[in-house]
This record gives sequence, C-alpha cells and structure tokens, in this order.
Amino acid sequence: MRRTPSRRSTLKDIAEEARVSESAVSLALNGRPGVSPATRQRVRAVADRLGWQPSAAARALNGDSTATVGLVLARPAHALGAEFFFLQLVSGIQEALAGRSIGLLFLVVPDLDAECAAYRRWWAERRVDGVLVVDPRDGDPRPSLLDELGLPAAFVGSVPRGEGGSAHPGISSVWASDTRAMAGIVQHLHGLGHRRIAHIAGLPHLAHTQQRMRSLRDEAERLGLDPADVRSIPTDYSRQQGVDATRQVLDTHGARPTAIVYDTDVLAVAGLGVAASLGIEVPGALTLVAWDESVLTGSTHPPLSALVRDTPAFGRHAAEELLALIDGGPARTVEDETPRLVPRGSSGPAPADRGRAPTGRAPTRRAPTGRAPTRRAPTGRGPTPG
Amino acid sequence: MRRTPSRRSTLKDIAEEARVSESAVSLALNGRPGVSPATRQRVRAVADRLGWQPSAAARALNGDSTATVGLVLARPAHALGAEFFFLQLVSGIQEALAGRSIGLLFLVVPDLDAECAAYRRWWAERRVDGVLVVDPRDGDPRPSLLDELGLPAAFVGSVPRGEGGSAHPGISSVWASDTRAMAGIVQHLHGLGHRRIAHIAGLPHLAHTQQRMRSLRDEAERLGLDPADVRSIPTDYSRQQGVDATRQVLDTHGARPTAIVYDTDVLAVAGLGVAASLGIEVPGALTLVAWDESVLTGSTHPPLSALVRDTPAFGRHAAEELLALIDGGPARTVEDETPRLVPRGSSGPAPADRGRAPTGRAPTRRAPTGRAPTRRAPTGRGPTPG
DNA sequence: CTGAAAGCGCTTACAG
DNA sequence: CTGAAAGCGCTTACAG
Repeated sequence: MRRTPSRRSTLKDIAEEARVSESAVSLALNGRPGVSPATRQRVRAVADRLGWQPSAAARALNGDSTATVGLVLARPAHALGAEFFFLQLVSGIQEALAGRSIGLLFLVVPDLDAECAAYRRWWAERRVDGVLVVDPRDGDPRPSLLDELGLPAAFVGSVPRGEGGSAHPGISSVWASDTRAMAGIVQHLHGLGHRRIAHIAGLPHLAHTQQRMRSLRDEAERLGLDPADVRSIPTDYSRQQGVDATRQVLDTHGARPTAIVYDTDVLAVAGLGVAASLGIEVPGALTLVAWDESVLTGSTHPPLSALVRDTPAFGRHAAEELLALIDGGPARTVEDETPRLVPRGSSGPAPADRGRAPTGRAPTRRAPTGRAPTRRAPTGRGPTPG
Repeated sequence: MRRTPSRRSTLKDIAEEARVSESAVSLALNGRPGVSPATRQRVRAVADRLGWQPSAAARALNGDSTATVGLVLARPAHALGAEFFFLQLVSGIQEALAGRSIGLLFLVVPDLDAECAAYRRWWAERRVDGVLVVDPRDGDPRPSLLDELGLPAAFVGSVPRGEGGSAHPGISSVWASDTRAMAGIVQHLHGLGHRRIAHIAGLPHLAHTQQRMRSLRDEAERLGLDPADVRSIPTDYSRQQGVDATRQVLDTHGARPTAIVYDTDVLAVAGLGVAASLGIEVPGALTLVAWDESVLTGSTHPPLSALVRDTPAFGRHAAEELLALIDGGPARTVEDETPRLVPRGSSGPAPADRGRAPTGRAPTRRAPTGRAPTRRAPTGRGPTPG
C-alpha cells in the first residue's frame, strides 16, 4: 500500500555527479577546510540542483546534534488556566528555533512523573539535544534528573535549588520576578487606599505561586497592613475553583477585601462573574487585578486591569539560552523584565471603609456594602457556570 | 564545556552481557522469530536492567519509522482566534500518539509558503513519518505537494479537491460538517422567529469559512428568508475586526439583524462587547451564537450560546487516521460528529419586528429599537478595546 | 535457532 | 588538497 516517494538524494549521489569522494562532499557542504574553493563551489551547485538536505538521522547517529529540542507540558485535564500564556510562549520559542532550523518536539502528559519519564526516554533514544522546562515547582525533581542525564536544559522561571541550595551546573534559566511584580501590585493597591487584599492563587506547589504568596505577605507587612486582612487562596486554576474561592473571600463574615488579585486571566474572569452575580460593582466596590493580560482580560466589562509582559520574548529568550548551552556555552541565569500592572477598568480607589473601625481588628459582623450581597445581576442569571 | 552525560547502553552492550550476537538481540527485542524463548527472555532481562532504549536515529537510518509526526501551524501574528480550539486539538492528538511513543514535531510559521517549505525540508531530512494538516483552504497547494513527496498526511477538515475534482490517494481526512452545523443554527434561529441573520466569519480563503457562508445562504433560501437579510462578513479572526464587523451590521441603515453568528469565541465575545456598548440587550434585543464553546464563551454575561464538539476527540481521530496510513493502510475520509448548538444565555426569541413591514423589503429609514442605539452601557465605558 | 556481514547516510581521523 | 576506511546503532538478508 505504501506509495513510492520521490527519491531523496544523498551524499553519494552528489559525489558521483561531482566526481569527488563522499568525504570531500561532506567537507565542502559543511564549510570545513580540506577542499579547494573550486571543488567546494562545484559540490554546492550539485547539491542545490539535487535538492539535497542532510539526513537528520544520519547526523544524529554520528553523535552530532539532533537539531531538535523538547518541551513537555504536564497538564492535568482540569488545569487549563495557562493556555494563552503557553501558546504565546511557544510562539516565541519557535522564533528562536526557526532561524537555525531546529525543531520542537512537543509532548503533553498528565503529570510530573510522566514528564520525567519522557526526559529519560528522549535521552535514551537520543531524540533531543536539550529541553525547555516550564512550571518550576517546590522540591522539583527535574533539575537533578536532567543534570544526571547530562541533558542540557533551560528553565522558564527560576530553577529551584536542590538540597543544601546547590546550583545545577548544566541548567540555564530565564526568569521574571514574581516577587517584585506582586510587590508592585500591592503598592499600587495600597496607594489607591486598599487595606484588605485577597489573592486567588494557582497550584500551591508551583514555585511562582509560592513566591507570589510570600511577596504579598511581605509587602503587606512592610506597608503596615494587618496580616489578617491579607490572604492567599490556592486553586487548581479551574474556573470552578476561581468561582468558589472568590465567593469564599467575598462572603466572609469579617471585613470583605476591597481588592482581589488573581493568578491567571481565567480565574479573574471567573471572579468578575461572581462579583456581578453578587451585585458588587467593579471597580466601584471591588477592585480586581489579573496576572496575565490576554484576549480574555480584554473582553470583559469592564476590561480587567492586568499584569503585562512580552511572553513571546520570554519564550524566545529561554530558547536562546538553551541553544547557547547546547552549543557548549556556560549555564546562565538571566532575569527577564518584571511584568508591569496596566490598569484597565477593573481597578480603582478603595471604597469608603465602612466595614471596620479605623483602628484595631475588624468587627465580626457582616460588613454592609453599597448593594445587598444577595442581589442578582440584572439578567437574573446565576453566576458563571462551572 | 560539554558535560559528560551518563553512558547510554546499546545493542552491543546487551549482546556482550547476554553472550549472544547483536542480531540475535535485535530479533529478541523486536519480538521477531529466530531466537529461542530462553534467549529472548534473557536478552530482555539484560536490556531492561541496562535501561536500553532503541536509538531513534539508528532506527530511522534503516528506513524504519522516525516515530515522529509533524504539525505545522501557519499563524500570522494577528490571527489568534483559534487558540483554545488548537490546544485542545493538540491535546487529543497527543493522546493517540502517546500510546505508541510517537513524538509530535511542532512548528509555528508565518504563512502558507513557509508551511510548504517546512514539509519539503522535513521530507528531505527524513524527520517525520507523516504530517497532520490543519486549516484546509481554497486552492490548497498542500495535498498535491504531500502526494508528490509521498509524505503520508491526515487533514483536519475536508481535503480540498485538486483541479478536476481529483482525489488525493495518499491523504486521509477527518472532517465535521460545517454545512450541517450552520444549517442547524439557521433552523434554530428561524424557529425562534429570527428572520435577519448576520454571520461574522473567519478568514475568507479557509474552506470551512466558505462552507459556512454557503450553508447560511442556502439554508436561509430554503427557509424562504430574504437574501438581503442574510449576510456573512469575513474577518481575520482578530478582536478588532470582530468589533468592526459587529458595529457594521448593527449600525446598518436598513433593518438590523436580530441574530449574529460568530465563527469563533473571540469574535463572539468582541461582538457581545459592542452590543453592550450600544445598549442593545442580549438576548432580549439581539441573539448571539458562537462557533466553538470555550472558557471564553462561558465567562461572559450572559454566557454565550455556542456550538459544542469534542475537539480533543477530533484531534485524536485525525492522529489515528494518520498512524493507520503510515502503517500502510488505505487513505480514508472519515466524518466526525457535527458540532451541536447548546443554548446558554445569549440566544432567545426574536424581538417583535418593528423594523420592517410584514411583507416586502425593509424601509430604508433607521429601524427604531427598544433602546436608543447610541445609549452607552451602564458603566459608561466604551466598547471592548481593540 | 544463531552468527557474520552488509548497509542505512553521514562524519571524522588517517594516509597519501 | 583529496581519497579510502572506520564507525555511529541499528536491521536485515544470508549462511551455517
């Protein structure tokens, strides 16, 4: 059943046509010394005419590069929060790879174990020259594994330290400061008069989730906010948990937060839906901020104030670091731009504080708000469906 | 600078350990006849102990499979409309590939020419066993190219016919009926009393865009609608063009449509924003339908009525057809489920028709509506920013 | 049932 | 500057 494909030409074909040895052809085509300019030119011409391209397999078998880098996305079916971010990242990675005709071997697996197994397999099969690693996490087993395999790797995000804070010599990373980004948000909100801030966070074991939670606490403390008025609630990035967590912080018996920071666009949009269904005006009664701007954050009413960064560039930089490492360069840790908060429509001054006394702890009675919390949105529809 | 990686074991290592020849090891490990059960078992045990995996390069060099399939996404920077669809598709493709340890070589390029160049290069470099092709288009050069190269291919969507309607013997396809899906929408809207329907479509050269436009016309004619009351407006899938096209159809001097069908979630959300900014109630005064349900269509207020299908399954089926073709099976054309309309909140009965006489053409004066078209949304904010 | 040999398409020392 | 040879890790006829 198999069709006979057009015949591919090989070094041998070129050697015969150009009437030189195969090795001369190899040297000529690879721009290495050992052939006369005249021969080189003649060989090049023949190769072009035959449409020759080096066999990736043959090259790889010689221990040369496979001209392929790998990227594994461990993505449980329910955690779809990072799609926009991810496709933009890949798009940037491709920009860096395209110039050197390097392919991206892409794999989606359900969990971290499968991801590690994939690295082992790719290494044993000699399928990739190196890998790009996303979602650094607490106690991350991947840096040690990749070092052990000798597989060059570039982390998108800081490389988690091993035991004893040991660095990993064969691993580069490109990172952006979640700490400073969160501190910037807190300062901005504080400047607008907000004193009670909630943070609907992502998966708790991811390094950047922890950095954001810690930064929120630290910055709030530095600004003199009451620790009880600042809280992070982790989620699995699903819309449903975004809804639940938002409801939880808004439905509190103590003083309600006047601002909520969301770790993704999906969570923030879910939160906006909850606010609408509770009749809480945004930004009049509640300020919302989303971590990554996207088509989602720009499509709501009001559009969501969001952290902006050049995600394709982030991916491009990571890929460039990986290629440099594969080429034999030293492992590097490079800081990328810190995401900056761009106010759109969902953030504003804190509402007059009727929920608590000017000093001391908040009263435990329910905080009255401008609109009754149980009032439904104008359409009479319920909250965002999960 | 290069680190010394852990040593990979080879057939030779196994042969020495098991004290048999390399060829015996090869036969044993590949489950082929020619070795005794005892030898086979011993060889297997040694291979497992050494953590042996076949070298992808060596296998490929033998003319065997590369255990890789390719997927190229020609994606101009401004056409980001299909992201959710695409990641779901890839996720489904991976499900089919994972079971057989086949990798997905993934490439993002700016345009069709670059895509074709990529196929040629992959073929010449013997990098993939076959390719998955998305976005069939009018006058598509890819079927002929892939046939010429003898590169097995599976289209996601119908394969466009060549000149003279010739089929392509080496190409499979998995398709869903855009024609019937659109007809279903039109019937649904007609049943709700809608008589003026607009269609904000995607890129006009894509085959499915044309099928949807044609189906809209045909079904409207079949139902006796006035052709002048039914129109499709192509876009580049960008939010901005979604806004512009929506404004254009709503701001008409003739009778305004009472229902708009959008080819993607992004376009539909943009359209909902325009309606809000014009003070047009959805679904009271205007019904909106989006082609593919997503986290976007579920996050708006009201949530958007949308076409639902199992996109991961669609991708999985396409990948399965490709693998069957690579294995030497016949090319097949398989129809997948037709997307079905699931009403959420953005669709409802057509408003009482005050815009035109019961018979004959619509008057050319501006159609009065329940709310003045220039009235702003309650927040006083403008339309969705572009 | 098993081993020795040739070959896939390339690269790389090593002689001339 | 150029050719003949060996080898990368595997598979596949072909003899024994």
